[in-house]
Amino acid sequence: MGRPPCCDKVGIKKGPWTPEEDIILVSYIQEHGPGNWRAVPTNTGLMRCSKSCRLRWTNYLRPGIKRGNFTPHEEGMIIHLQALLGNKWAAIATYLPQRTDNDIKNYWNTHLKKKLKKLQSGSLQPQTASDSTAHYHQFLSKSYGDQRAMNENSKHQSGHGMLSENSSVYASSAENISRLLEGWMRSSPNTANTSYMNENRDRFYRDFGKIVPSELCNDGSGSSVQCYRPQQLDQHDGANGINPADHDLECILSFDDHKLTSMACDKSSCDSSQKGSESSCGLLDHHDDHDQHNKAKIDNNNPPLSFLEKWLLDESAGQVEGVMEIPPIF
DNA sequence: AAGCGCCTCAACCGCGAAATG
DNA sequence: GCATTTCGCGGTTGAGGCGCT
Repeated sequence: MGRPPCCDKVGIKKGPWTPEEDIILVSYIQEHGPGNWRAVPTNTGLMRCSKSCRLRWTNYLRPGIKRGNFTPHEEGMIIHLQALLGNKWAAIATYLPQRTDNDIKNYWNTHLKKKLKKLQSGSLQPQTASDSTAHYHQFLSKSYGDQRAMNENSKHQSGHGMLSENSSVYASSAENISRLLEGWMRSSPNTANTSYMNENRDRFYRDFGKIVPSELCNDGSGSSVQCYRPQQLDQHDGANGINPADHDLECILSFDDHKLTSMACDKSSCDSSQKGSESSCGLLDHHDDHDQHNKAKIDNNNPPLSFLEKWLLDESAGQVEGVMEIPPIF
């Protein structure tokens, strides 16, 4: 290869992104759509390399990203998929569309690997490092066995619950940004003097203002798409008499084929939109069109659920009872 | 209160793949 | 078919937060 790193240029800024930079980037992407990252720094005046811009968008600013604790179900999915696919974080992330590959990778490295290791060291049976399937079987049994306890815990963790009564923990990134922007605009109204930002700030606010958190959610029918919608959640829970803490479990259990496929499609279509022509991200386009578009995509382009998907869905539906069998195909 | 060490996660780096001319 | 450019992925790093002593 031998291609020089894109960030070696003089004057390229590194390190944490500032709110100002975030605004500029989001405004630009809102207008032009993700993609052509090469042009982003030039057109926005950001002193960042294209790669940094893309990363910031995909890992943090992209709408629909769920942040915060991983649910037991997500853990299970990750462990499953990691055992099946290896460290193909991007592939794994397509099954958890609200999570970025970076998040999943981090979570694996910082939490799950340790848990599995702990489990391995605690195991009476000597097992090789490659014998991960046995470990994740054990782990999953343990995880799902602990799930109720975890849900129970989440009741008591104000601010750390997993879509429980304090679901704002899972505020969408758009929500994060709007909130962040509000604070920033209040505190430093004159700092945003970048020409591009000045041009686009109004538009940004106008369009972002449209994106109330609930609109980033799907239909709210116990969805696996968990985002910031406290009112809806309250109503929903209240109406059905569901314990808020159990709502998480409810959400997990309500995984269905269409949703997972759609979710995977959502992400891939979002990603594919980076190639240019069509922008199908919720932030950038009309949600209904987006849904229909995805549906059409599913109908027309996607093969039926892959074996892996079906298997995972079966697992989620059945909530993993004890030891799970890995399909021999893998 | 200060110092220390551990943990987390946003961001960076380098490489390969895909796209383009 | 080849060279170059751009994108995306996976591994790694390091700043900052947090808990413990």
